[in-house]
Amino acid sequence: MATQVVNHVQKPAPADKTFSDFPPIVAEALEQEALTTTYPTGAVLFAEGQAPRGVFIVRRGRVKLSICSSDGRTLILRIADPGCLLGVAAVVSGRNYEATAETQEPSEISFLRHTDLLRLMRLHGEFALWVTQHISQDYASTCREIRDLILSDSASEKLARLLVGWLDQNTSARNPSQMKLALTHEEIGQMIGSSRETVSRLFAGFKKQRLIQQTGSTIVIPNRLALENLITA
Amino acid sequence: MATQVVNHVQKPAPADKTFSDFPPIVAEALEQEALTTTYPTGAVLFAEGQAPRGVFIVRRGRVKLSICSSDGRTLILRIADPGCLLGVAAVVSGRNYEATAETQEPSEISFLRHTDLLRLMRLHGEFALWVTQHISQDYASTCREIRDLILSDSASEKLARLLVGWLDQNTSARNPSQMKLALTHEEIGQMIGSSRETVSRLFAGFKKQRLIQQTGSTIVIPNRLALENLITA
DNA sequence: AAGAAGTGGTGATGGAGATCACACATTGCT
DNA sequence: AGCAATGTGTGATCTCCATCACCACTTCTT
Repeated sequence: MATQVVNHVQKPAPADKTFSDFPPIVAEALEQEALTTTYPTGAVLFAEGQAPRGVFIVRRGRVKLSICSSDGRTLILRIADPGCLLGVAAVVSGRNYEATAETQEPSEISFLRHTDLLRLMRLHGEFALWVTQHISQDYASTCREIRDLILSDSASEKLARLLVGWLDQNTSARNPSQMKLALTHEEIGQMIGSSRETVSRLFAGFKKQRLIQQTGSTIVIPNRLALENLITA
Repeated sequence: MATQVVNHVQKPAPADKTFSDFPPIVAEALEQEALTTTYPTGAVLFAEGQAPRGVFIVRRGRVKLSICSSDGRTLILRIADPGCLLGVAAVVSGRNYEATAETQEPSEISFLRHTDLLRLMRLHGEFALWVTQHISQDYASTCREIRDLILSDSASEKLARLLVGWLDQNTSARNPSQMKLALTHEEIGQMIGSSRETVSRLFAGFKKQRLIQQTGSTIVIPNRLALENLITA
């Protein structure tokens, strides 16, 4: 499905010191110009409203992207995995960062100054195309996010969507119906735009309906279809 | 504010047959490769879920971008003005169109096949950069949309946001506190994620509070600050 | 002129979920 | 251990808005 125009995109990157997981031109450019640093948990790469300094490339770890309302409520846009490019939109359009990026765990992040990014893009169309692909994916995922959030009024539907989405990402390993829950109920609430208590109640309900099983931070979804039925509703 | 990296962006384009309102390289490329057509009101340029055929450039008129939920409810992402580039994310990432584009009035639209777009991007970094700028703006505006919609639960706050936003766009002419209302209540509801009746009631309330005045399709906002106070709430 | 189709006002009702207020569990720190 | 900090479960209440149900008004169509 969905013909891939260029390959090499979004493959979980091995945390080597080179950028060999990217297209040749891109890798070469990045090796020369990018600066790689290790951050602890909770480090803020950039904050909503700041003037753009450059773009960040996640090499290892996970980064939380969120936006904030005036009254302090938070919405988590997504969790960025290795291979993700952060802050491009701000750099390219010259507007301030539209979200806040914060590490969720110790992470290795490469940085590319905004002047360097623009220069490289002008110089190599291939490089520019690569950048555009990344931001296109961000755009698409944001569109899906908006659709899921607004067009499904029941909170249970949103949670079901989130869980199924996670299941797809974690094609990991032998047990495809199992995954680790790395977020708190509070954070899940911030992802689906509802309160912490509602998330608690929803999980309780799901367990009662045998839609999920939970032991510690491990979640098992014995019957994926049942969950998906909640969505069409 | 917000340093503009390249100029020439988003200036309302005069509907000439050339692309002289764009950067030279872009204009030249488009003049050779793009196909310009006139569409009536209600024409669908592309629909959510279709495989990408190419990108559309709005030369004249207005185009509604919307997404749809399974149960038929609609959310209007935004109304695209002349100068806007539509469908880039889909073409570049190779995914299906993530929204539906429909003309709101008779419009003149240029079309560029997806292979041509990619070729031009690879060839000219400057062209690619121009494309990326457009999609970056789309991304930013979508982020703002999502924030406004989710993080303000009261519908009145959302409507106030929408009205103030429109006021900013219509820096038009002598009377900055006045504008034409080109959408129905139904459509406004689809922009702020609420029902038609709620929009009606909100407008009635706003009039009662002297926040807006309305004669025909013309809206006057005598006291912009009062409206903005609804937002922080 | 007379429908027909689209739009706009407004009441009544119900339900989903936010919020407040706790008690309990889990983790980490010294 | 033992205490603090953080995360989780659950009841009671209350508010906002979707929904249903009509009526009025305006364009179009024929």
